[in-house]
Amino acid sequence: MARPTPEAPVLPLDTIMSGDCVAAMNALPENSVDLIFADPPYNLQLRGELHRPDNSMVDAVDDHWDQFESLKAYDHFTDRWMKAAHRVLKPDGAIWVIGSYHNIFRVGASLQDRGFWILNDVVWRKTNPMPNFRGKRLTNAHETMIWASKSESSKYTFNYEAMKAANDGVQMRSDWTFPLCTGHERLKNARGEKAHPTQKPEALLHRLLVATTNPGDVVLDPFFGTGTTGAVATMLGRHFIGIEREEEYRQLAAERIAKVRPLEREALETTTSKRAEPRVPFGQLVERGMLRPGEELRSGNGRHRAKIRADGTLTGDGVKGSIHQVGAAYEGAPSCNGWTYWHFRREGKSVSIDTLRQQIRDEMVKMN
Amino acid sequence: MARPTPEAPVLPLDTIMSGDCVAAMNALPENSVDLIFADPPYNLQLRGELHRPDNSMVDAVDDHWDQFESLKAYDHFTDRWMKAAHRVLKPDGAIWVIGSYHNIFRVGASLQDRGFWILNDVVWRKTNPMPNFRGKRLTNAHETMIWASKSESSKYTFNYEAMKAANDGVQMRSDWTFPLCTGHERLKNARGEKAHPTQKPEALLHRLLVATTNPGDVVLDPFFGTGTTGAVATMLGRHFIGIEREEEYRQLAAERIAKVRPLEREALETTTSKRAEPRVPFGQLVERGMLRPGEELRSGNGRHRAKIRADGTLTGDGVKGSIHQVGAAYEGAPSCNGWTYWHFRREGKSVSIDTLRQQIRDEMVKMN
DNA sequence: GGCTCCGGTGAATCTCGCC
DNA sequence: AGGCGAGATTCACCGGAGC
Repeated sequence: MARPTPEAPVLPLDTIMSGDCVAAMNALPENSVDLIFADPPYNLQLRGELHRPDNSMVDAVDDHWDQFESLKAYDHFTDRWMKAAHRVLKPDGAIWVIGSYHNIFRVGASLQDRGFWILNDVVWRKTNPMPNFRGKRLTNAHETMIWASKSESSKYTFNYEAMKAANDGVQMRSDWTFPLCTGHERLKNARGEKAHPTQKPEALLHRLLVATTNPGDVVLDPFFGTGTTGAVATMLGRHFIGIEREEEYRQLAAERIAKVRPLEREALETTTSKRAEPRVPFGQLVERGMLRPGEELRSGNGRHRAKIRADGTLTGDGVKGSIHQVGAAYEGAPSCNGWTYWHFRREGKSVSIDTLRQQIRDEMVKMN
Repeated sequence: MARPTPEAPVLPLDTIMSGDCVAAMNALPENSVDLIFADPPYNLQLRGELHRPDNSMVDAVDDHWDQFESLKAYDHFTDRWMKAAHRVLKPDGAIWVIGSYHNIFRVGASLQDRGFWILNDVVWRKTNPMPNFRGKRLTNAHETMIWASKSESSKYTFNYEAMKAANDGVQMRSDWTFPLCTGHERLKNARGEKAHPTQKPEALLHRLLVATTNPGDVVLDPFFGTGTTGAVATMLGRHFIGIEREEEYRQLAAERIAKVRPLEREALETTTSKRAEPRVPFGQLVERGMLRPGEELRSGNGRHRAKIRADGTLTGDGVKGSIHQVGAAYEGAPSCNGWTYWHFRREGKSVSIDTLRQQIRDEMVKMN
């Protein structure tokens, strides 16, 4: 762990803070966590979960149910924790919030109003939802998660290749199918009852954290409950900070997380995207003699050709410029990836120049 | 049609009103329509051009009607049309609104603020969404629909048994899977281009109207576009009132609806009986238009025939029920596999309906 | 006629780092 | 902070052409 400095104050990593989540978040340094996962109370009628701005409890349910008063109270509650969450998040950080139709529209609107930039809404499709017993509506078989960056310009983390690989080689969609948390995964309290009414499945957090964090990142969960976020973060080599008001939940979560064995470093490595690999200038291929100045390149479709010049640019048909510029000019396209566009001949075969770039990158890896 | 009285003023049934939807709705009598389906502008806020990896350009939704100065301006627009919608809706009426993450949270919050009572949020899962071409986010593969009654105490319409029957004997869930509107269903304008950038699939409206209206009900669509709501309502024996500002859309919608052949009365009756529980929803074949309500099926031996109803059940010779029940009744057998028993005609040939089920299963496999 | 191949396209808030 | 240039990036389906 780095020594505390004014620039990098100590974070209570891998611990569970007690008390109100707003106060706890405000006790953390600003711009300090990479990701927030928030599973706030859904049910507008669970008034015990709600607090007024002055932190007093909202009155208990009485005979006269005023839904507008309750919506207002819920909005206040949302504004308070979301403001604190915004403050503690790094500029390039992101937030996930999960909810149902009771609260998610208010949460989503608040996120936008506060300047968060929505990246996706993701639907958790439950394979085994609770049926609608009265037969008066559709079976409520999903919940909604909103993924948003701190601002429109945030450079948020998204492990595209990892998600694509996990989805059999095609892009991961915005609908995720998982069963509810049941069986042995479902935590029991000392009385043998289910410990928490809305414990989320670890599979959900697993995908979410692999998608939008990197190993070593700090994940904050202001409504920690029985600590699913902490358990999965620990397993995946991410740090967590939990906040939970209820002593019983904190206790259960701590015991649960203590049993988690982190995955080995090797298992945590995800498919690297090409974007993350070091840049190799085309000129280096010429400098190293992998390609000769004067040698001719052809487009993959065989329709165009160009000559390599000593400075690593191409020329042909009156066009000069980088491998990308000449390719784009030939194709009349706004842009072109010259690395995959151009080919050269070796031993009678047509080979993409990208294979030469890959050779250089492999050498660079070996040197580390 | 009933004679106009002070209690039941004349409604412009089965017509398309022109002009601004707020003014048009305010010109209608209050408390007069059974259902509203609203597909308002999404306020996409697209920035620049987007190209596919093959350098072709994506045809963006950059129409003037989707441009708003700010979130505040969009909220103002939403408040205005929603207030007018609330007024024109019967006390026991309901509303559907469809949107994406750009606007749906604001729409949902506005619905709640105005006293609408959310019954479900429904996810339209697209089997064939547009990919995320830059690999920067999850593929945006769904849209969200909110179903809400006018007030908490509204006695809204929900054809539970029809939905259950269409879902092959188990409760209909809140996630609906349909392809985008493409191919011949997609309307073209006089110039041969797609007539409207956001035409919704008829299958979506089919399920929605069967679920939450009865034959003879009045369905209002304040953002009529090319009239999918009117076409499906007409086919299903519901009245529609459309409102559309653009002359070209009104013209195309009118031509489209004029071609619709309403289903026979018998095909429209919704199921009230319980059914056995088979595995793959026959109703989906109807919703998707693979089989047409009113179309005749014949038994493989050619001795029996039955007609398809809009909710995915069959009727004939005084028998009503699932494909299995009707087959069993005809054969005097205790049970019958309707999937292999029933056949339909395509291009002069007799084809088992099981081939259609297989098509859907193939899609489902591909989606997981 | 049937099959394969190929081009087109869909409500999309769709790059990043250096100078 | 804005401009510039490198270079990374797509899935399911429909329909027409061609064989």
